[in-house]
Amino acid sequence: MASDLLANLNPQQRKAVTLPDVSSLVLAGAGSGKTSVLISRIAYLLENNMCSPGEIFAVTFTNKAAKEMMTRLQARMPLNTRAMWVGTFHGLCNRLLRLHHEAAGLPAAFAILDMSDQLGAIKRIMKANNISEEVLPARKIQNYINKQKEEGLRAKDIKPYGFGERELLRVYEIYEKVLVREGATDFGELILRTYELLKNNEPLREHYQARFKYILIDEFQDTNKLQYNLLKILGGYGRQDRKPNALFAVGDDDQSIYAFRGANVGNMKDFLRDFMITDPIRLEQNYRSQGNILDAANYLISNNRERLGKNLWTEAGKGDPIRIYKADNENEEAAYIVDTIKDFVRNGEDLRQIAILYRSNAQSRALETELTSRGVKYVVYGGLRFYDRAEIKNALAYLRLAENIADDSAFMRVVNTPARGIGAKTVETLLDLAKENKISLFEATSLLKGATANKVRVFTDIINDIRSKRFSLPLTALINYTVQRSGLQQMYEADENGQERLENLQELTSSAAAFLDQEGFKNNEDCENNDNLGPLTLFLSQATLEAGDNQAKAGEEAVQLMTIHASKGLEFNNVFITGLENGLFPHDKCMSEPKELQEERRLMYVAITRARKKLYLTYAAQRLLHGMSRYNVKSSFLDELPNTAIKWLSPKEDDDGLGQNYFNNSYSYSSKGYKDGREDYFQNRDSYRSKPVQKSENIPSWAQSIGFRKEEKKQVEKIRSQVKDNDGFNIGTKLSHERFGMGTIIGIEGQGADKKVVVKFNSAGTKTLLLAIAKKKLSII
DNA sequence: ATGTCGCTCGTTTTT
DNA sequence: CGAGCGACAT
Repeated sequence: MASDLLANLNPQQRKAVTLPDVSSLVLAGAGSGKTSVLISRIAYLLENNMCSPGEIFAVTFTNKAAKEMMTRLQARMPLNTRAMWVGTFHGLCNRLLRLHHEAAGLPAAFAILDMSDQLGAIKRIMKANNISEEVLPARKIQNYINKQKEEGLRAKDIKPYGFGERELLRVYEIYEKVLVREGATDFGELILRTYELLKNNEPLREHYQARFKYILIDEFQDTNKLQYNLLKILGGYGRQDRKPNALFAVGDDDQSIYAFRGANVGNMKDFLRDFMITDPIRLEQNYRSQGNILDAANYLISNNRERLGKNLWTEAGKGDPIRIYKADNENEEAAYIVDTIKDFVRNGEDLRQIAILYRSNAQSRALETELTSRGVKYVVYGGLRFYDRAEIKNALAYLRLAENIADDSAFMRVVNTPARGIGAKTVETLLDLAKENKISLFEATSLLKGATANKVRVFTDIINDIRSKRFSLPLTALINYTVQRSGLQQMYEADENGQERLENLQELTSSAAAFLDQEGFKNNEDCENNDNLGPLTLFLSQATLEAGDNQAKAGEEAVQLMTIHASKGLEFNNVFITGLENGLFPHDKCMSEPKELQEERRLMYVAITRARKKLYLTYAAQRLLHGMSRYNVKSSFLDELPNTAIKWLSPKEDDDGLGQNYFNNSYSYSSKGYKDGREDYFQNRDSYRSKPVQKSENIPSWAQSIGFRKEEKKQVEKIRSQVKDNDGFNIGTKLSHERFGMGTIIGIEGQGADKKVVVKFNSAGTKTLLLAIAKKKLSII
């Protein structure tokens, strides 16, 4: 059977899978069969009795990856899934902390704050301590706290630089205390607590070091410092008295695109050094993309420095060239893409095999508009996730509070939802009482007096009621009861737009049922298989840790739209990478720092390597962004692709004006082969050319021709103020109309007695008014 | 307590 | 341009 397992592997893959009991790094290029290797490795360990399932600890980056791993393993062999620890860092840390909550200093039912809960908690702290949001935005503090935790630093470990950081640190300190009092954790806290638990608790450390003989890490380039330290401690790194565990790290430094949220590519080099690994295994044979696509990816990424080094190759042919298309604007870019998609469809291609990728979410709009109007089905990944929906969070907040009355985040969320007459004033009193007496908001309610106390009692009665039923009712019934008893049901029934929310709440019950089934619960007492945790506790933490997938609806045939970040790990026959313009991709904010530019380049590398067969790169000379039209120069990444692999589909050789040649001397259409690049596309479709380019009227051309930013906006305002006429009605003038209310002038037509103003009213829509007539009904504000 | 107005800001994001 | 939020009015 072992030979069976290895039959389909290439020599490098086989080497990785069959490694003995040692630590190793597998540099797995895009499309090199990384997931298969990881799964085969586990199967190999088990089939050769190198360890039991209970001795495996496998970390992935997303829940999706963890699930896929389990599914594929189970398809291969019968498994005790519960014994094997497979999951995300956060999921596994949560599991460990629940098991040892006492040792970790947490209540059994500790809450997990998601990002918005965390932000809310910080805002609450700021208010209580008179820290103005204007001086120190809550988001900044949140960022700061999370960064520190990712580095493994508690407030007490930090020596602040200057006043600014001292203030940040002060909030961090209070935040730590508040979380302890609330019996709550956050995402960073799950990891940090686990790390500290193992570090400070010798028996536990010994136990887990002895237990997890094989530690496997997927997407190792995405780990942060704290996570790496956790892996080291779990693996018994640095111990002289016994052999350390085997860490099997799989990753690709060229696909590290999450530095902005703490991922530290440096971990890969540190890992080689720390574990004295001299020969990382390179998986360089690519089974996904055609030659030209791979050539382009290799050529582009070779511009990055400090790579561990790797060159993808394929046995497949060169395939189609990568096509580059320049559009006049974002609408035409979309039109070109949809045209091409229609061609694919005519040739029988599956819509699911077509992906449109972009750097930032805002870019999907123009694409969606075009796809809709031309009747092409599409799915956008990365919208609002299930557990992020307000109605779901509300229902869960009731349950959270029932489970842990100290959970102030949950309290704040639902104390007046649905509205029951508990306003800002009451909440403020409660916050004061809670702060004074160092108790939770829920406990503080007992200190209220008079009519307010009675109003609040309605709420606390609900919570107590749900709380009293949380062990006796099965989870699904408990959720239904909560939705009823809380008044959420009635609230959404009364709301004419509440239908969908009610359906989502129904769905919450179904998802709980599915969850129980998946976890193997038969009834509430049936906890032995689940580390003795109750279903509600498990369900609530999974709700936060798996905010819900953004997958396309199963079976639905649709073009796939997503950011490049979201596309990591996926593959498609046909890929469009859009918005290849300097400022957009690479993004403005990443162009000055070489480090950030390199991350942008890796992002481009990820995007390119998503494609199996056909790859289209598009950009628009003009793009409407933030309601402002701006001219763009094509992305410098386009200059980093090998001529042999690309084909320019440029409709015209010299239509750039100020654009390309002026700003980018390395650019030349002819050298990129415009002539042979003219495909039949342009013979049939000059219509795009004839479409008038919509220029933004109010901006001087000099300002349009360069990236149009805030500083320039001010100058434009100045110039405009010099040329406006003196009757006071100009573009931008705010006015009020007797009948139509408030509005802003967005256009001027005619002059003198014929002068008309186009006014966009705040509620009455846009109207064109003849000034001579309308004047008496108008007043300038 | 709730709704409306107007200002600001605008990469990527999983857990 | 448009989401989100805080200030202000009803």
